[in-house]
Amino acid sequence: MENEQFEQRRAKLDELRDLGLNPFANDFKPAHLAKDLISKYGELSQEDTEGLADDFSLAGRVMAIRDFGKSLFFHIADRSGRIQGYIKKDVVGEDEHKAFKKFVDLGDFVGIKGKLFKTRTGELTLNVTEYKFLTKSLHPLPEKWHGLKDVEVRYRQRYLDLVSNPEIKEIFLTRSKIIKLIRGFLDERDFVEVETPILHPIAGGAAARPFETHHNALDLDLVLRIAPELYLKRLVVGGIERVYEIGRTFRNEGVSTQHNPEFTMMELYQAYATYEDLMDMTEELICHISHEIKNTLKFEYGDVEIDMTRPWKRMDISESLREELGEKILSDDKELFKKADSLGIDHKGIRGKAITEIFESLFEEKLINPTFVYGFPLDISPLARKNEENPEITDRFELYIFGREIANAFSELNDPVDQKERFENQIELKNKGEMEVHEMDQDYVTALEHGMPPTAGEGIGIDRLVMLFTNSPSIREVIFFPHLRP
RNA sequence: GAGCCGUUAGCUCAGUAGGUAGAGCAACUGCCUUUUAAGCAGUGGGCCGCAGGUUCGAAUCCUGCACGGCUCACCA
Repeated sequence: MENEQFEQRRAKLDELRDLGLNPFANDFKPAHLAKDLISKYGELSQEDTEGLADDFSLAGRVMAIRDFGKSLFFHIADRSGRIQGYIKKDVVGEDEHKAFKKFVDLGDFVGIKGKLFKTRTGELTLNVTEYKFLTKSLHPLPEKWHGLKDVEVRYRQRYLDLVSNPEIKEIFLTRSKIIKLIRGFLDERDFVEVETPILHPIAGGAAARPFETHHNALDLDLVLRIAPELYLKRLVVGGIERVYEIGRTFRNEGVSTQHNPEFTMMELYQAYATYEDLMDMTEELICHISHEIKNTLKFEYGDVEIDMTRPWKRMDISESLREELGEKILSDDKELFKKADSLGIDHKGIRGKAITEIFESLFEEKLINPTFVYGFPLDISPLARKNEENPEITDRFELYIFGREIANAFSELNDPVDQKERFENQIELKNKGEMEVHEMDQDYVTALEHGMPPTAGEGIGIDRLVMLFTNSPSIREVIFFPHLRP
């Protein structure tokens, strides 16, 4: 498999060992970071740098080398950024100079010590007095100018992507920051972060096909969770009145720019709150993130501007359909299903499904700025509280941004008798041919029978949120190792 | 799962009247003590994704397969 360059590096590694030098030494402690030195001393003049100490030390991966015979320049990258180093024969000595030229390749890790100075071109540079081989890289780095482009290699060998494409690293740092902001926001509001099981006996909390697995010792079929919902609400029953979980969720469905079989969801539950309270809190949370990440509420996603200025638009499904299609669409089932058929919707005679999907096909992609859609039909919302005025709909909303569903929330159904009936109705839908329905979870009903205080809950798709704030066109750009065929 | 597109050196890419491969970077050998996509001279490096087929001859045309991308369907 190995090529010429690999063999050359392999030979250098052996030669280093023969010389008594450890090519994988781990006894160098860098005291400084590239970025810190540049922000601290980058503006000094050449003269000012002369007064600085001579014991700066850094470690990192060699990203560029420019050899001038008796001296050479190189850049190393550490976790903070890049800084230039300078090796001069007169300074490090003839043998060390020669060894650096001979043994240090692009991609290797080195530790360097020395004195800072400004080059003629004004770049802060470490004039190396001592250096140390830290790790030999046996493969060459991707091309320095174009970086790594091959998407397959980028995903399969993400480390190469991170090394050679700094903007990719930024995306993931932003992802981490967003999750930290969410935690901070909720912690401040007295929410408790918890972990609930990923292995479930019943795929509950959503309507989706699960991954199936098996517990050998118990000889028990299990599924990977499709939502943490029912467990989090059991915790509300137990008195954890404000609770959230950020975690991986698994759905056995197609892969696309918007879907990965495992994705990250944040779910929260707040006792004594309604779905309307959660609309307000969602606005606050996402605007908070926008301020922190983007410094503004208006930013570009692709070539479209998104304006997050509050208050966000709220759209009633029935009202919107009535305005667009006339009164009969809701009063006359024949009219409704005819329209659904004409849009190619596979409604299976389920009213709620027809209504929701007609709405989505007509409006979804137009919902660029954040929009709360509410008024979801009862039969497709089996865990949501019935609306007090209109028993056909639930107190539920979905948040759309850039035509994508970002969040789903509702006032929770806490009436155990109603909940049981709803589960039973799901079985009817299944009989109509709907494959993805909520499964009966008697244990959850029992929990409700012990009393869950009035509660509102919400799930937010973290990956999609990160896509939005990092201007990423595909979910694969915000997941380190997206699902690919092995 | 369907349609369209892609797969050539370590990387980024060229390469069709079908005549067994090129550039830049990287590498190797030299020269060069303030460069930054350093420069100059020279050298090496390729089952052209895999397997068949057509042909005197295939990176190039045809078929199948693998992997990837985009669009569509379902969803968050």
